[in-house]
Amino acid sequence: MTTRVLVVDDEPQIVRALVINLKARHYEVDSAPDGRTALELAASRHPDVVVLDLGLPDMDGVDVIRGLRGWTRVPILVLSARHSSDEKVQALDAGADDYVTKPFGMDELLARLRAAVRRAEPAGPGEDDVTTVETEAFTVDLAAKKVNRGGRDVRLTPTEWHLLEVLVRNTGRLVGQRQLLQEVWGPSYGTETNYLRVYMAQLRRKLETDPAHPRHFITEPGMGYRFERE
Amino acid sequence: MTTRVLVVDDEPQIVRALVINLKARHYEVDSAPDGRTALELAASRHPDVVVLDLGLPDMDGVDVIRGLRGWTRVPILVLSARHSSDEKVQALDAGADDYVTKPFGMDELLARLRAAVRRAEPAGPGEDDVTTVETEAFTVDLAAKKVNRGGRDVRLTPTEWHLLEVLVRNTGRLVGQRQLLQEVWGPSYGTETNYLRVYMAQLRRKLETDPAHPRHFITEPGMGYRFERE
DNA sequence: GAGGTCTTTGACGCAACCCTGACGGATCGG
DNA sequence: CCGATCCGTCAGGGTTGCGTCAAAGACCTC
Repeated sequence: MTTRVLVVDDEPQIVRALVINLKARHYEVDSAPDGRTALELAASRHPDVVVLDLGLPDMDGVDVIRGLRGWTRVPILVLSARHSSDEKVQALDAGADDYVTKPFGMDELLARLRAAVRRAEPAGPGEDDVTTVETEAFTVDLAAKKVNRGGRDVRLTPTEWHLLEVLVRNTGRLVGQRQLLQEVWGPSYGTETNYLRVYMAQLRRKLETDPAHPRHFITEPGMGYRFERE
Repeated sequence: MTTRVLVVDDEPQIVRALVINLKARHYEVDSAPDGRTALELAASRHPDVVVLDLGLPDMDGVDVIRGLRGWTRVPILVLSARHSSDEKVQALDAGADDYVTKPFGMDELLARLRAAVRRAEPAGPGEDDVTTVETEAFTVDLAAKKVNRGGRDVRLTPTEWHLLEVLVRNTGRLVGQRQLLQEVWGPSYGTETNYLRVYMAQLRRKLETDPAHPRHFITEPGMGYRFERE
């Protein structure tokens, strides 16, 4: 998953320099030339970090910070031509995370950007719940790559785990055999359905209470497989 | 509850100026004149933010950052006389949160400090600084960089320690071999899995009760390794 | 420059894993 | 009723990956 950056500046050459450097490092980049657009884009695109120039044509930069802080904690990295200590204090106290004065070194800016993103990384309270899935027979922890059954850890081989991962991520949905094969074995494997039969059997044997009558790893004849929580 | 700051600098007048200003704003302040003392104080006093001068007499400032990041996510605000962009990048990538060059304005520094503290405020309840991890066979003290086994300190080489640190930080979770290699040996080492085999063997020989049947350093064939406490 | 420690590298035996093919059961349609 | 198709099961063989040991290379200290 790549990081999305929103660049806000009214000077095209600055924007261009930033966009080029960021894209070269595999960031996804949006840009806005003024405060209004910036706030709209931030709301619609949900960037992982905002690089904000304070000298905007339509509104005060500090108000942009306040506007963002009203609803999001996305890291804000402020750019400014002003060296005035007062302005820095205002921006930081309004909720900015960092403040860089122009002209800036690209290496430094990128390093500060990495720092800001890194810091915010594990701030996903909405995603912690998705990491573990429970059934009455076993528990899958996607983050730790662990499967627990009756208090004991179950050993899964890489292929078994990969297969389970794809199924669990699509809980309740049918996953076609072609899709399953390609996600686990690679794009060139579309028809080797016997692989699926073998490995589904392994999963059932290791996880189902009664492997002969599976309750969670459901077979949809001719189409694919489905993982059900209950 | 007041905020606790650890100031690390070898120049007494800087320390004095900071201490005075911080205390006037009702911060609680500790100070250290060198890296060793800084790491000790950080471990014993658990500051909410660290202000760190990079030019210390006893060790490289970046190593102090790494030493802290081995066990805590406390915000680190770096002070430095150097304007070199390279040093900034190194410090930030080592885990620093902000970088201010001397001479600095006190107002700006305080604003950056507030920003750093504010950001760290909603610290995840599960991520409190855990400095020591115990098993029935040995004890790891991440802050002191010490491993104790049966009352005797175990001697670890730098690489062994680094490996252990990464595993312990992810207690219970599986760490992929690629991630392990890149965190310990650097981004360009993604495939030399033989390094892992050799060093995992060393760790097991030094720490496991029965190295042939490891209870804590579990290998997941084809995927990676996992540290389990029990 | 010598001795020691730490890291890197190569070779080997062994276990684990992945693929494969054969067989039997179930379902459906002719 | 019979054939076709699809799925589940099992076991064997080739390959990969892991643990171990030992020795060479790099680095530091004295």
